[in-house]
Amino acid sequence: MQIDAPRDYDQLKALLVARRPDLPRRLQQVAEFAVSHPDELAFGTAASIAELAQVQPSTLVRFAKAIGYSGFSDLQSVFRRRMRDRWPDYGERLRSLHEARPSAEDPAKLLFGFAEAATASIHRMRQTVAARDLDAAVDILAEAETIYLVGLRRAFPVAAYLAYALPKLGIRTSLIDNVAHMGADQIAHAGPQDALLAISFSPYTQATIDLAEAAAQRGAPVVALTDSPFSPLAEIASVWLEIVEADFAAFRSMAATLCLAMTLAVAVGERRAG
Amino acid sequence: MQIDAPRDYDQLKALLVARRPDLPRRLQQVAEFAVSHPDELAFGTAASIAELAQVQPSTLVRFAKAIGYSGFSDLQSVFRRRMRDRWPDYGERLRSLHEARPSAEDPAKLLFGFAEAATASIHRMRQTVAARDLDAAVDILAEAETIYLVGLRRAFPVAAYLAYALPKLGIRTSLIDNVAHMGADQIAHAGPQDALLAISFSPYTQATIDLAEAAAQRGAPVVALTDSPFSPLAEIASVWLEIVEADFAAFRSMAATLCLAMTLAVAVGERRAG
DNA sequence: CCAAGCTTGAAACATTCGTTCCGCTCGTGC
DNA sequence: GCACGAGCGGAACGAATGTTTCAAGCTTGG
Repeated sequence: MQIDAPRDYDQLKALLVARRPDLPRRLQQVAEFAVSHPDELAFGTAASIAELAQVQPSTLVRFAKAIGYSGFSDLQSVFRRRMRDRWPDYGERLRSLHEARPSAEDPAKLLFGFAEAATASIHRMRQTVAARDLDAAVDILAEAETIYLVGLRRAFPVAAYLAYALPKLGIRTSLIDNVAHMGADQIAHAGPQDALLAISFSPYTQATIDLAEAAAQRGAPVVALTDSPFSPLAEIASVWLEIVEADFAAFRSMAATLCLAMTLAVAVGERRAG
Repeated sequence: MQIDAPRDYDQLKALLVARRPDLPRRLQQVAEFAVSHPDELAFGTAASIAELAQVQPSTLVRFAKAIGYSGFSDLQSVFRRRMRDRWPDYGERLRSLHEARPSAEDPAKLLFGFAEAATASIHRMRQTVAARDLDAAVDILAEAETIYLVGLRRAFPVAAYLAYALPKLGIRTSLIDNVAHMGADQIAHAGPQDALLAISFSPYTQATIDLAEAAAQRGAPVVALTDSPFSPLAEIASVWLEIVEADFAAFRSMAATLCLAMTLAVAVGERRAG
């Protein structure tokens, strides 16, 4: 029996799903509960876990011994270690990101840094984007005949992505890519029945602001994705959503902005369909 | 005293650093230990924590009461809640993502889903991208005179981003955007002294593959970002990196791919400088 | 149909935990 | 220099925990 009893959660989980069919009924019940509620196993007491899993506390001890541990506490330590080994929270991670020397010669470390920056950005976005503003933005875009997309320089990939995704959802879209410096002409037909989605981050590209202003003066409602209440786009826009991306090695993440862009696309598509 | 006692960890942490100077010596000691070892506070018993912090268990109770809690257990619940509120692990999140009905009418839920997909993608990438392949890719790109970028349809935003970032690092870059269907001409001058970075995911865009093949036949080394060993790009490429993005609501994340693109850009820039 | 063996539930047990209380120590002000 | 009070450590208490035990229930093989 001593040969079993892994100290690592993933191994334990594999062992559980492998041996569950051979176990008695109540012990199967515990195994199921353990893999689907590992957090409870880590925090709860034997009594509380037993109640949630609808077994007796003694069954937990039997279960632990059946799979090779010395007792329930021994088993629980594996679940606790799993929580301990989880990543530190986002405040700490952001801090360590800025303290880290971004000159890492090892590309793998760079990858790690960018991954951290992206994850942190997404996490922050989820807490700062207000559901009401998001709803308002979707309202405007869902009623538009044509959605004009403006995003230049760093913001261009986001606009380009939307120009790919929106038509797939049956939404008439026009990407203002300013090719051959024809942005003003590309947007000339936008009117109150349309909408403009403008994307720009500090340092704001003047051309984006000019195009957004032109559209607004023609009566087209403007939805803006930008990074500050003081952004020139925020003044122009009917609705604006704040996205602050974390940076690493002097390059800002784009993960949160893209998430938001995808959300807008799908939400608009569904609101039109529904 | 009852007015204090925040239930939220961040508030508690702020309270601790604010009130620490006014506290007695041993209580300061506990406060320091608490903010620097919050995991221990969550999991440990009063005895084990006391030993690590080099105080008596009774001091912990005094400490908890001094800052407004009913006792040590009450204080500890805040630290435990902090761990509980951390995100569940990625396996669970991916599963729940697929089980979730993506028809959520609430845009906030869509945003949540896309955020999950992006985070999971990034996490998976970090485990699957091999440091050796990454190094090899950087080697090839760092030696190139000009880096040609090919990415169409869904992959175009990534190529467009690199066309923005690489020149900022002093790297000669040429974006093959296939404007006016002139992709073949845009790439005509690529040779062994250059390199091609090709990006394509299932369903693979034929034009991307054709362009990559043309460049390879001209002797240009090809680095590919793609999603499977069976991708046609993998055959053509000198080095290829595997990126599997999670999808949500029928749309795939791009977060991991962009992280990798940023990494390549900065790593190439540094290898050239160093 | 019966008996052996395993599974299960509940209670009793020992241990460990958090808490409280008491007395000593140190610093401060009269 | 003395008295007072806060701070602190250690022991004792009661509560809650994990564990063990035991008998009843069930399944299985003869």
